[in-house]
Amino acid sequence: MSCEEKATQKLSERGFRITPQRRVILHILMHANAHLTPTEVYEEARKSLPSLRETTVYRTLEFLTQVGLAQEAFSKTSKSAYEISDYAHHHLICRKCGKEVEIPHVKMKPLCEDIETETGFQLMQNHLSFFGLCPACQKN
Amino acid sequence: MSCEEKATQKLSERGFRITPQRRVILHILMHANAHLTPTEVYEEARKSLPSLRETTVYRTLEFLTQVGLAQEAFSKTSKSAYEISDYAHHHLICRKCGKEVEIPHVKMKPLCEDIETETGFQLMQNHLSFFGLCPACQKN
DNA sequence: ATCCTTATTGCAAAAACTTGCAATAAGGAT
DNA sequence: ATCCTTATTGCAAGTTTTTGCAATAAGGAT
Repeated sequence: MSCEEKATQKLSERGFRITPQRRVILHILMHANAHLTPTEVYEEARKSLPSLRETTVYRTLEFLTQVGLAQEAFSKTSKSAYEISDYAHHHLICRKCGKEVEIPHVKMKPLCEDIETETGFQLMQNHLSFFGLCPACQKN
Repeated sequence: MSCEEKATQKLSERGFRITPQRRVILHILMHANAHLTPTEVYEEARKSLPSLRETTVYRTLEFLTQVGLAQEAFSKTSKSAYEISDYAHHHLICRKCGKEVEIPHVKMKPLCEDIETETGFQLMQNHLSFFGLCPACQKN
């Protein structure tokens, strides 16, 4: 477990503490090839840190999201899940089969800038989920 | 209670049944000036229909969303809430003070069309929530 | 190495949400 | 008006998520 060094360093620099719980959860998110629900993270994390509680998982996922290391995504059922926030992207999800396609942030940029100038808001890099029907499911 | 006639008629035409529960919930959503959480809908609906249960509220809100009469929105804390789906719009929410600004769907249209042609997906009119900091909160 | 401050975790209980199954009641047919 | 079918609701139990408070342990200071 050393791949999450960069991440923990960032935390440390910003005055947050590094705990075994945060290490494990970061590690799991970094090695997941999909987004995980809090429960999935919990089950996985317990294997190496049995004393970990759900409460902490929920709070840690939220914390990591706040500081920008993780981001909330959504699954087919639009229940929430989390993933490492390594680069800005968004999801397009098929409501029927669950298929996911990634939408790069660059596509969204003009819209975001438009919104920012018009409203004066400063947007957070939030992860958006579009829902629809994939080409295959449209035929049925 | 008659303002929800049009809505119930739509249901009826599509083969769904009209029940007192659905009537009450539709009525509440139509007279709310903001989006409501399931619990808020429940509390309000109970006043005129004490036998109503939470379970039914959750299921009805989901049902109304499926058939397009309601839509899921998000509050400051990104917990889910619902509102009547009378016209397509999206929300921009301040993470700090909770202030909300509406984003008309027309702003999003070019992006949506771009996504549709590029991915072959057929998008659902989903309600998106952008998060950020409002002008006032940026100063603090 | 030890102490101190306080951020972070765990605990316990509550609140929010989901699920399967049996009972009820819409709404069409007789 | 009554009956029938089955969509919809309620019930009960389970799962997920949140919250306040006390205990713990990071990490800086001595």
